[in-house]
Amino acid sequence: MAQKPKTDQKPDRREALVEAAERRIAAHGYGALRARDIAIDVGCALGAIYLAFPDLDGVIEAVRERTLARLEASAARAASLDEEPLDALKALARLYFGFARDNPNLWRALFEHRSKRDVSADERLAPIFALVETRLGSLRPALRARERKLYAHALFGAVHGIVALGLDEERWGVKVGDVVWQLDALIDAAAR
Amino acid sequence: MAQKPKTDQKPDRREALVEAAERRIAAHGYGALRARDIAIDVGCALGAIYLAFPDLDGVIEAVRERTLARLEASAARAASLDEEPLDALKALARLYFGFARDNPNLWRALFEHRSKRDVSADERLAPIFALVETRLGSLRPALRARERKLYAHALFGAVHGIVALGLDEERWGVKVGDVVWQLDALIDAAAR
DNA sequence: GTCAAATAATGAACATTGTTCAAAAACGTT
DNA sequence: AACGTTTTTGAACAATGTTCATTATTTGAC
Repeated sequence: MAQKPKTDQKPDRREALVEAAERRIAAHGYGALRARDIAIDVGCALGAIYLAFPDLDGVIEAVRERTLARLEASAARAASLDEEPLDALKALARLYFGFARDNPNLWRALFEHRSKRDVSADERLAPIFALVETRLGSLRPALRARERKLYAHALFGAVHGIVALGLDEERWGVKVGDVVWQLDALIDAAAR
Repeated sequence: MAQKPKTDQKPDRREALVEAAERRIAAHGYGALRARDIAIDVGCALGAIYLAFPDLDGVIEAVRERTLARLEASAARAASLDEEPLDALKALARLYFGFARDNPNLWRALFEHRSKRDVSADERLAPIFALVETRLGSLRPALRARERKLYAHALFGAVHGIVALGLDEERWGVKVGDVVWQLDALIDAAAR
């Protein structure tokens, strides 16, 4: 009778665990993630987590990877819309801030969480750096390759810092427009 | 015989605990701070910590306060050395980076640690913002008060971001000079 | 000086976690 | 059906923050 009573087509443990973890992190922050909770969410035994991942940090890393992929995809999309490099850079910055605002807890998990074995932020962000570098190249063709790389890096870091501070202040009632103003001012200054 | 065998003049529990915590955080990061460890360091019972502080986070907050005070004092000193506002801003940025490099774990405890009841980073950093704002005011007298405040905030955030990224990369072998170059480039751009 | 009340300190016990692993269940092959 | 293999389970363990009944110390009055 019952041919293949698989509840879903792919009960893929790994993925289900990451999704549960992502939901919980998005809702309550990575600091509140509990192994027992995601086991219950997924409907498996506590120990099953450790068959799919080396430890809880491993699950968080997977969530970060997923968040990073979404951020990268959005960034690529945002950068492609504007022909004008200056506008593209501003759009990228706004998107970065918008992403952080829309996903504050996932954003923090991505940038603030530290695990034993995580790789350098530099590598993870290389694709986004590249977007910035390209636009910066069109904007200031005189820059040599090395300077362009450093400058792009600086610009990214600067935007990141403004967004990080802006995120914290959100709780305190600072207007969104202020952060956007700051980002625009920064990019205008950098482009000059 | 023994008149007053006080080991020290002020065995002040609170202070001793904060100092022990600071040493341990500086050495191994706030994530590795253990209540039992600082109790042993100080030579008191585990429960004694909870007579002096509401919880472990309270101890970390005290360490952060201390770190912030040191950072502020250094910043005030660095800013006062240069008459030229542009140089003063650059000196401030370098000092900020230098502080982070010299005290990476305390710096991270200051900016990355989140406790239940910590206040906005904005308030804590107000004195440093003021330093930046003043120099920016001399550099660009045309700015109105509100814009000057926002611009100073943006500049601080930008420096913060570059330093935060630079700190992580240290582990990976990026040169210190690169970060300083980035900071100078940013400030030159902002001053223009 | 003595003693009782107040205050401070102790550390065993508890609750919450991440992690492990012996046992059980599920699965596949003949 | 029976055997071996693989997967899953969840009880047990260890680490750790926090509490609180008990013990020690200080204080103040006489």
